Amino acid sequence: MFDKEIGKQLKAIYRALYRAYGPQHWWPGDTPFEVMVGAVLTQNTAWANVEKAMTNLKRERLLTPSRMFNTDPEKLASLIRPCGYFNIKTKRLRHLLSFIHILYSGSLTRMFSTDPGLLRQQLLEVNGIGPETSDAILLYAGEKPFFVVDTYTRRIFSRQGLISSDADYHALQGLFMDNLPSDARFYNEYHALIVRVGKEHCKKTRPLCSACPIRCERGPVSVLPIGSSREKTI
DNA sequence: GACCAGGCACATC
DNA sequence: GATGTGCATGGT
Repeated sequence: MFDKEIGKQLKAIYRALYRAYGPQHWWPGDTPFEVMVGAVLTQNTAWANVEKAMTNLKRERLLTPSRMFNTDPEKLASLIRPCGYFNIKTKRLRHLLSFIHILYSGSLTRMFSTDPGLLRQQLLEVNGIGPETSDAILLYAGEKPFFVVDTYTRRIFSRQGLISSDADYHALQGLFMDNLPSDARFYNEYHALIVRVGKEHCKKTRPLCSACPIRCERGPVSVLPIGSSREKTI
């Protein structure tokens, strides 16, 4: 539900992250299809390992829907091996590819011309595409305004006291989408910044992060202005 | 050697 | 509906 104060806090956190890190230029990928493949391969996996798999796929020139769809599954699995879960991810990629071919004749342009809410429902019906992967595809491949929620988002914003640590995906997504303007470029940058600060400061078992620009251990939205030692609450 | 990383589906209770 | 488990490689 819309809450002006929560909106202000979310914007203050965004500003603090952007001041600290600047633009993140997400998603790392040259084409919408590459972004979609990356979204599946990164499931519960460090991005560095996904890059190794993507390098293999590029070398074999398989980063188009039709070429990947026509590739022997065993070959595909061997190429994506470095990113882990390679058997299950091969199946998930093939489910996604079947979906694209059957419903959209293999055309991502056609796919992303569909009503975004409907497309989201369709993607969620694809086996292996859950809410985060679906929203990552919509936002980063399709430039549709869906906020992407991941483990860092839950960890950081529950530590900030803005949401319960056991809130479900849609409650977390609503925190952002109900209280911030619906803007794909803004959501893009915000999520990328969350991952950036998450990787650097918000480890699973880390309660101490004094250098973190949003300093979750201090509670809700207390940020330091750049170049000042004086604390300012926004 | 343990722990973790930009999830998801499925089994079981 | 809530909780537990399998999937797997590579970096720290």
